[in-house]
Amino acid sequence: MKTKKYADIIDVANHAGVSPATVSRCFNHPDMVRPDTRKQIQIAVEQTGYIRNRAAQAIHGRRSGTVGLIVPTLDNAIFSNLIQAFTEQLNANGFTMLVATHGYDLDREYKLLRSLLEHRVEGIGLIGLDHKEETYALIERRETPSVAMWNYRPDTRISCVGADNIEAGKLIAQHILDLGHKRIALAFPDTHENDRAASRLTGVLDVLKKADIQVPADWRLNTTYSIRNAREVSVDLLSSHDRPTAIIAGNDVIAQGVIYAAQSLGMNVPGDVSVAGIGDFSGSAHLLPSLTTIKLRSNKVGRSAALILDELINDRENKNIHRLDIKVELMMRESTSKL
Amino acid sequence: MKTKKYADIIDVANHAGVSPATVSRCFNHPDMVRPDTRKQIQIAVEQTGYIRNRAAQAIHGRRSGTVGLIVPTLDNAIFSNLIQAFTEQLNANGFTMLVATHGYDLDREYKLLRSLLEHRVEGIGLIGLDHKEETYALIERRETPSVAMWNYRPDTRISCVGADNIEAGKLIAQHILDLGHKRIALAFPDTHENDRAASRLTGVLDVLKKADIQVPADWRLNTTYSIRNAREVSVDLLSSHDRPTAIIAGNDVIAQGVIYAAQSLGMNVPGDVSVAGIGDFSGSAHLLPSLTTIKLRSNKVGRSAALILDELINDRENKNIHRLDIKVELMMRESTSKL
DNA sequence: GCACAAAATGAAAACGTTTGCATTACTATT
DNA sequence: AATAGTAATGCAAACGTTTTCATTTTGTGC
Repeated sequence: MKTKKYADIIDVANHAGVSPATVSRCFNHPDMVRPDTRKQIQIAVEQTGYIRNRAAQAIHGRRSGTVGLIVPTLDNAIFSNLIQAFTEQLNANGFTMLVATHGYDLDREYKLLRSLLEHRVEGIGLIGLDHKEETYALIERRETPSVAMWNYRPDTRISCVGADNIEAGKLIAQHILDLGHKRIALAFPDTHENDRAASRLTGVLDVLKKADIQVPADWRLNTTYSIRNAREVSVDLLSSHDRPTAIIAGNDVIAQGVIYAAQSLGMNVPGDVSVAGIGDFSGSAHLLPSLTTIKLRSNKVGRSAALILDELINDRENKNIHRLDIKVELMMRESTSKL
Repeated sequence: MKTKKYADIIDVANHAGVSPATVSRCFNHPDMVRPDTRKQIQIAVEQTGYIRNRAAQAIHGRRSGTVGLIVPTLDNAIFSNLIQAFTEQLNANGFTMLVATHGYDLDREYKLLRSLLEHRVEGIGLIGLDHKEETYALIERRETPSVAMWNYRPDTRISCVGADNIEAGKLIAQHILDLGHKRIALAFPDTHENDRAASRLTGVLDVLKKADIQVPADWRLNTTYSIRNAREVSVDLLSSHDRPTAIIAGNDVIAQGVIYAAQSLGMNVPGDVSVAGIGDFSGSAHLLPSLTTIKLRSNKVGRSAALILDELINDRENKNIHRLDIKVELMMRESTSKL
């Protein structure tokens, strides 16, 4: 006696009194099978509890129906919007997401890429443009449709959609300068293996330098992407008598931490110190004071990236690299003011 | 001429001068092949750029190496900790995550479950205990190792690990009572198809009822999980002259919105109104005022859930249902005070 | 009814692995 | 040097589908 665990396509075929080929067609090309046959098969499927095996169909070079997504972390407000938008759009296009996180470790990213390719994902989504040579090489060798999200640059090796983070940095720095600030501190995360943060910092420093403004070494705070750490590292700076009149943060979470640090010291934002972020996270508009920041439209980035990937997958002949620059925008709110 | 696209196991075998069987063993049971043969194969793999095909191995009933995770949304601070912890632990155990989101739509959840099963995931992670009968039935029929995260109950149909949300509700309500409050308002999300929120609300109402405290209908605010919405809906309540002395929020994000509403009206928290949350999100301890809330230890939930799932997968004979109650804990902080 | 085209179905090969069994190559023991 | 025992390898079947090609069924116009 056979001790098979679950129904396969043959069981369904027998049940419905047709051949396996017909059952297969019923799933993949329904218009090729007569409506009443289809109904028979449908009944057989329900009776047997059949669930088709994607692995077995993927083996024929057919679509695996999955797309891989590799992100630094899920732990954070930073990417959640982006990921959600990306996932939703891809779901809408019939894909399932295979997600992996590397914790800002690019060696691990490469391994994850390999693992996703083993699963024969049809496309890959990545965050940022900083990747190992091996990573790029593997993508190119396998000609895997890929899109890098978050960062735009005109000269990338793979398709990208995102904001120009240098521009974002420039924009917020210029805003602070326009308000008349000269004593400016920065609160940024580690920029190692994090090109988004690096680009922003570059943009900021670029503008400040052009305006002949120096940022002393001890005014360049280093923090993780957490309210807690950002708050901790800025308390010292703010309680010093020789303190800045404005602080530019690497993102909105950091900015929020800085604001709390100031407020906990009894300072008024923006009266005593202006604080600006980058990102315009959900909620940033409704903080107290509402946060001046740079809007990055991560929803749009995620959605567009998914659409581009879908296109790349469905037209594999076309090897064009798509690049989409999602414009950044200054959101002037209450946390910054004239000097 | 063959126009094959990528190297398969046979190409590697030829390259290395061995049989495909040996190559296969080299991947799956390395100790069964001689070290020098292994080296030859290793070289051949690199030269041919071979990446093995999980689909083809999954077909043999072997491990697919994937685990499915179905969550309501990724868009939110609520689950990000949990998901990150769950993902990390499973990665550590050699699995890749297949993630899908249903946007709080349980019909869609069922469809996603089917789709994940088509991919032959070895286990399933779900959020909460509210699921369609079909969903439970399918899991049981296929005997798919599954674990529900976030909510603990002693009588569940599948394994679960999480907090007792009723207890969480009770705890925070009791705290508010202990502080002497009698005029208490609630700010909760829609509890439809959301058993976490429903349980919390149940716990809160239970304790209030026992203390003979009524919550007028217009003091039961309904809001989404967003700072913005929470802030909007609470402004009216707080600006009324007949206002509560304390507000219990369904989670920390909502609480934050309520606090901002109060502060934007010039009120002091907790001086004029006490505000409490549930969840103890990262950052909640560092808000201003720091938020009194119920700690749910989502990291631990995620990690434990992953471990349980791993166990369930590796010992499929054992059909026990694991249930883990992660104790909740009151975090008394600055946002609440004696009446 | 008949011839013919078109539509629906079936038979069997193929996909890229793994694995049970058979075979060959080593190692150690006498 | 022969033998037994073990370790390493190869052969071929199997896994659950899809797909090509051939065959049968259905429908159409006379």
